[in-house]
Amino acid sequence: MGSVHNFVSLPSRPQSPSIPDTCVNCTARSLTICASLNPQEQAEVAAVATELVFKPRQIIFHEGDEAAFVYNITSGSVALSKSMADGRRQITGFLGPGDFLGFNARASHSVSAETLTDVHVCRFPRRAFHELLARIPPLEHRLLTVATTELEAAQDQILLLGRKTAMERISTFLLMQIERAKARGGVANPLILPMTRAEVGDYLGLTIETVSRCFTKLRKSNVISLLSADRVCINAPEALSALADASD
Amino acid sequence: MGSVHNFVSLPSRPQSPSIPDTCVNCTARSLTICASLNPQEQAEVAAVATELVFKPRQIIFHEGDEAAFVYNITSGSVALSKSMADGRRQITGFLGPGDFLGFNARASHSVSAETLTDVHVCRFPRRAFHELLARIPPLEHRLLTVATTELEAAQDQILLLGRKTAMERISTFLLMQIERAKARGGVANPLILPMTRAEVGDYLGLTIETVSRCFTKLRKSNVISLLSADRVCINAPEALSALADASD
DNA sequence: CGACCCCTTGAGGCTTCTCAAAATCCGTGG
DNA sequence: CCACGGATTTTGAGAAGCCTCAAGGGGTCG
Repeated sequence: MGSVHNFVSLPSRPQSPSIPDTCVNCTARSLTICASLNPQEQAEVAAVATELVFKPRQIIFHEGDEAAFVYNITSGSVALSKSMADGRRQITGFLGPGDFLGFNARASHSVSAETLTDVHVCRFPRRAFHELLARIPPLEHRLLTVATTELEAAQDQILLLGRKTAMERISTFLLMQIERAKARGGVANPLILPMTRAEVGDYLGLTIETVSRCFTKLRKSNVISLLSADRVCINAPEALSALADASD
Repeated sequence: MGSVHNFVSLPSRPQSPSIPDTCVNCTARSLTICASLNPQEQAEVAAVATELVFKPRQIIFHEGDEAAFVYNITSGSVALSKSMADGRRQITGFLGPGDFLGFNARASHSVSAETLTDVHVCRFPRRAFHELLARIPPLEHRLLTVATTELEAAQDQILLLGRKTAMERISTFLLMQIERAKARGGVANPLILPMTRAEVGDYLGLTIETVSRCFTKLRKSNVISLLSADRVCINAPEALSALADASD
C-alpha cells in the first residue's frame, strides 16, 4: 500500500485484541486520539484519516502555508519553528507521539513543522476534522486538554528564553529531555538527543557555539558525560536541577 | 451587593435588549462567553458564576496555588507571570476582556495573575466549570479556539524572546499594542500603555533601563513621541514595522 | 581512505545588564 | 496654587555574558 493508506480498515475489527504488525500505527493512533471514543466515533475519525510516513529532516508544512490538514503524530519527533527574513530561526517546541500538528485558529500555519526522526502521522483534511470536532465532543475535549498542556509548556519556554542564562537553559533542557524519555517509557540514561546542536540552540535562543561550550562545561564538572554528541550520560541530576534554577 | 454578586439574575430576562447600567458586566460576560449558547445553557453558566472586582496591582491568584477557580475577564487588563527563586520575573502575557484565566490541565496554577487596571471578572468553581464544559459543547469549542489563539501568541512571543534584539522587541511590542487597541475599538494614537516600564521589561525579557533607552532612541529618531511615560504617539508606524522585522 | 558534516575550541567585539545618580511625574497637603 | 515626598523614568559609565568570526577535531559514509 506504499507509504500512504487509509484507515477505514481499522474500525472494522474494533474488538480484535491483537493487531497485525503492519498496522502498529493504527494502534498508536487509536490510543492517542480515540481512547475515549466509542466504535462508531472511531469509525468516523478513521474514515477521514490518511497515514503518512516521513523521513528525518523533511518538512511536513511550512509557516504561512494554507492550513489544509491537521496531523496527529503516531511515532517519531517533530520540531516546530518560526523564522525571520534574515534567517534567524526559533524552534517553538518539539512534539512526539500523540501530539497534534497544524491545528490552527487561522487558515494558515503559524509555524513550520520539520521531522527530526522517521515520523508516522495521521492526516485529516482540516474541514473534515473540524466537523468531527463539532460532532464528537470527547475529541474536542481531548484537543482542549492537549492545547492547554502545550500552552503551559510554552509559558515555561517563555520564562526560559526571557530570563534564564545559557547554563540554566541547557540544564533545564536536559532535565526536560530526561522527563520526556521517562514519560515515553524510554531509557533516560544515557539520554539520546534526536536533535543537532543547531536545533538545541534554535530551541533555547542560543548559538551552536554557546550550546557546545555549556555541554563542555557540564562535562568538565562531571555533571554529564558525552558518549557521543547525541548520547548524554547524566551523572548528577541534582546538580542539573540546581543549575536549572532553585525556584520554579 | 458590594463587589461580589451572583449572576443568576441575568438569564431570567434573556430577551431584554436593554440591560441596566449596574449589570453592564453581565452584558460583557454574556458577549464573551455565552454568545453561541441558548438561554438554558446561559442559565447553567450563570448559575455557577460569581462576579468579582479587583483594583489595580492586585493578585488574582499566585503561581503554584491550587487552581480552585476559573475566571473570565469582563473588563480591564491582567498580567500573567512566572517568577524564579531569586526574583527574576517573566510576564508571559497580557489578557483583556473575554480572555480566560486559570484554566489549567493540572490542579495548580502555572502562572500568577495580577491586575494592571480595575478589573471585573466572572469566577467559576473549577469543578463546576469542567462539568459545564462536558455538558455544553459550544462552550468547550469556544475555549479551544481561545486556547489555540493564545498558543499562537505564545509562539510569537517565543520567537521574540529567543531571537529578536531589544529594539526589535520594543517595536514589535508597540505594534502589538496598537493592534490590540484597534481590536478593542479604542484609540490607537496616542497609544495608552496600562503597564509600567518594569512590566514591559518583564514581558520582553529586558531590563527597565534597556526599555527606557529604546523608547528614548525611538523618540529621538521621531518614530514616536512621548506625551507622558504611558502615552505614546506613533509618528511612523511603517518605521516601527521595519524595526520589528521585515519578515514574519 | 578521503570528503563532508557536525561539533568543539579560541579570540575578540557588541549588545545588554548592573550599578548609580539625576530628572520627572503625581498625589498629598499646606 | 505651590511645595513636598515617593515612585517611576531617564541617563550615564562600566562590566559581563553571549555572539561573531575563524580554525581545528572527530565521526560517518561512500
